[in-house]
Amino acid sequence: MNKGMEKVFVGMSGGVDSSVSALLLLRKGYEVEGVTMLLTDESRENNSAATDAKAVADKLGIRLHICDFRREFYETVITDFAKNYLSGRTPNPCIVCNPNIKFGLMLDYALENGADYIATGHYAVIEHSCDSGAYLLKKSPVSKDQSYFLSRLNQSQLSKSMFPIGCLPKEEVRLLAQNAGLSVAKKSDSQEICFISDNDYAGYISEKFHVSFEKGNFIDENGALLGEHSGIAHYTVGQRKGLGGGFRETMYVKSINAKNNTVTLCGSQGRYTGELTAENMNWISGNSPEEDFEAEVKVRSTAKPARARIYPIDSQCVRVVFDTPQICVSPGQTAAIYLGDTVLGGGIIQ
RNA sequence: AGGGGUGUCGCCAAGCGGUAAGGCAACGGAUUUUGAUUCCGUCAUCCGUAGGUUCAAAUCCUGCCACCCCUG
Repeated sequence: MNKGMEKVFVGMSGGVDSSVSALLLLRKGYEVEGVTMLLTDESRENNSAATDAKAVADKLGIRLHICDFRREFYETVITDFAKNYLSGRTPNPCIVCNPNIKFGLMLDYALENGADYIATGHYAVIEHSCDSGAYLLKKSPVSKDQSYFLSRLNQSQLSKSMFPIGCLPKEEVRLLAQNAGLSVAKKSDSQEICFISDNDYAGYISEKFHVSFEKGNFIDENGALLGEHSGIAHYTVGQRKGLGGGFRETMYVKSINAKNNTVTLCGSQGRYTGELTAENMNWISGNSPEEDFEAEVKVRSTAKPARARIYPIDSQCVRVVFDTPQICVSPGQTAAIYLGDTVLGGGIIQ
């Protein structure tokens, strides 16, 4: 065994991205082991994840660790998820999972078991800045960029992490998998919430937390009654589908008031918001800004970064004023702040 | 009771003699490592009902039914 060889634990979900990440690290000469996390009892994560990951690990000839984080995942990610929906907000479980589970528990586990780094199949780039000594999180140059989901990581997490496929186009990743004879080469991309198999998140919350949703009123911006809603947890700001219809124009959710159990609806023009407040900010550099500055802000993972001015209120909180109003800004989602390609950090939209 | 009005898909609504627009909803699919958004596709053999006129009616005529308004 080469004592100077650096050891990397790769988080292996059983998908193409993490599998190819492991493959590339092996080719670069790292000592590689895989880690598959058990996160829930019944999700499809576990159904195919463990077996697919095992098949890939065997094919690559690496050891696979199985980490049972079900209790912690439930206590952090799922509980937060339910709590948000029940209070009329829209949670973003991936953003919670990354710093706490993948780059939290899994990183700890890896370091405790002799790893120097962990790696994941995210499309993003980590750079080490020689002059400042800081680790920079940057956008992936490819369209799959997932830096948004990583905007709550910190220096110590980034310093121990690698994204081997961060700059590769998806097609190339699949090709690499295929050429290496990996069975998951053509496995479809994961989407939707990993712990809810049928995408019925409201039903999931209702069942898991033994709550029944209280019906309430749809109202317009003047407070006039428009109809009945089936419980605030079913809605998210900007939502169009599932409102029951019968309106003269397309209606969208403008806001959700948990206290009154009302959902306010608006027409298509009412969806734009000129500014927002983000709390619980994570600044990747570890230093929060003192003065206001120009930047770009992503209000959701699939949004184009929008030009805005950032006004720090305190180290945990900023006001973001957009150059042009943004559509469907939803409380509970993350606002990720970018300066060029660099992710400065992210906070939770209020 | 008398006078007026209206009845077209779950909702809104065009059509005014030539063989059922459109919008909303719903459903299906694409996109998306969150929720949404967006995109594409499907969606009334039939126009309150029963007759009549016509080569041809949702569209004209008649009866009936329902709802709305006004007057007493």
